[in-house]
Amino acid sequence: MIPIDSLIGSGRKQISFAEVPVDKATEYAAEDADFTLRLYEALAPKVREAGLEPLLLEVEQPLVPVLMDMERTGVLLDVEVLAKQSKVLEKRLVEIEHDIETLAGYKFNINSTQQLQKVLFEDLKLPTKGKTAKGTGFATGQSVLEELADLHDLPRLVLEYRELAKLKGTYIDALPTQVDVAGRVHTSYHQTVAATGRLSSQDPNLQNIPVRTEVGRQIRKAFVASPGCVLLAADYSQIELRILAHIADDETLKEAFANDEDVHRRTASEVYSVALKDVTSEMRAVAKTANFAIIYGVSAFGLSQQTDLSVAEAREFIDTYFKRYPRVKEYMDGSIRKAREEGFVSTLLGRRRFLPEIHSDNRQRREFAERIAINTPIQGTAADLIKVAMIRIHAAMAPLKSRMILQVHDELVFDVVTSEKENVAELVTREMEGAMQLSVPLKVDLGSGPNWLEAK
DNA sequence: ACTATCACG
DNA sequence: ACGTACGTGATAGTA
Repeated sequence: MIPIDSLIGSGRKQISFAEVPVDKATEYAAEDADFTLRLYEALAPKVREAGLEPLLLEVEQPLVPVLMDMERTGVLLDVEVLAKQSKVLEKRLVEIEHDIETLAGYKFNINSTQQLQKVLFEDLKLPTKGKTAKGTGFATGQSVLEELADLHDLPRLVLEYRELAKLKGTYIDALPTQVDVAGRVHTSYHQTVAATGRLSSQDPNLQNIPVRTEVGRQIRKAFVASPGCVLLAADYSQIELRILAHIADDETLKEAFANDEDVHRRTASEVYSVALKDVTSEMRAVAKTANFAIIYGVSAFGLSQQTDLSVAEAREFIDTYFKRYPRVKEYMDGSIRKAREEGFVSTLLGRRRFLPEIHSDNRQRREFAERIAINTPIQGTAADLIKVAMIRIHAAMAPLKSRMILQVHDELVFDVVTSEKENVAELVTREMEGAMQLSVPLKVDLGSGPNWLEAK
């Protein structure tokens, strides 16, 4: 949990002994008085030369006790809710297994991609859609099965089986085994894992609790408030696009946020050259996907895969997008140029990510580095921003009994004593929206309820 | 230990 | 012609 090496960004191996939990480092320091000193002397000049002292001293280090409190507090889990869901899913999984067996003509392990390939591509003679990443076989992932579902019922059943088996195995049955005697689960947050400066969460990961499917969402009902409390969830609205608007200094994008517009609708209106009121839901959906694509570093192929657009149509969409948002294009080119010239890209608070592959002769590697050069300043600035908010919120909440319990990249969740609810809602909104002064307003959406599902 | 898959932002 | 969106972590199967 000592966050120093993420600030250096190179020489990780030499200083990897810095990656020990805080309590272990304390233990080592007690046994070996030289430990902390050697660590400090090796790293301090590097941090200072890189201009990273403010980020270290004002963000990463103050965040440590905040995360400690969140980890120690944990979140109350209603294991009864999960036990009921487990039984329902078990029953449905057995039904699906039976139906799949009937269609295949024999029993097989649906979890085995090898056995599934044999059924799909040898027995049923369905068309293959490409190899897996490592080329060890034919892909059977979600997008492949969705295409095959038009040709046969079995792929659709496998998709349903996969969804339910994932939810049951990773969350519904796993989480109850990880509660403490008080019925609470405690994650570990890591400050030095994600290359962009985001936190990561493990054992258990509480940053990937399902929400996208209806069955998955129900799992959030098991994350409940403590007695006498409610859960309050606060999430940044469109944080990465707002940061893009600020960094790129694009007038159209800034205006959309200044007016609190529906930014995807505005993008569709700009690119398709129609009035806001004439934007169809299809146009808005494409624009929404395109806005994500922009943040990740666009490719026409990638956009075409995620939409109904052909590669040519996707290319035209992107061209038009850059005509309407020229500063966004300039930002992207500038970020890639910076990576080439300086060897790294930076977030608003100066956090660095080194990109040696930006000079690679291998086009695939080089273009990957270019997309990282585009994405990291955006994703990393969002990480900077919420960390600042967390530190200020933690300080402001010190006199209160309510607790910050979860961080999910652009969202904070609080276990709030009922009588403190108005107070906490006000201070959370104020500190999140005021964490940084950008050229666009920051907006936070709040919700509360007896569990995480109803708080969103 | 590695691979494929899929959960989240 | 080529391979293709950014960042993570957990699970099950397989070698």
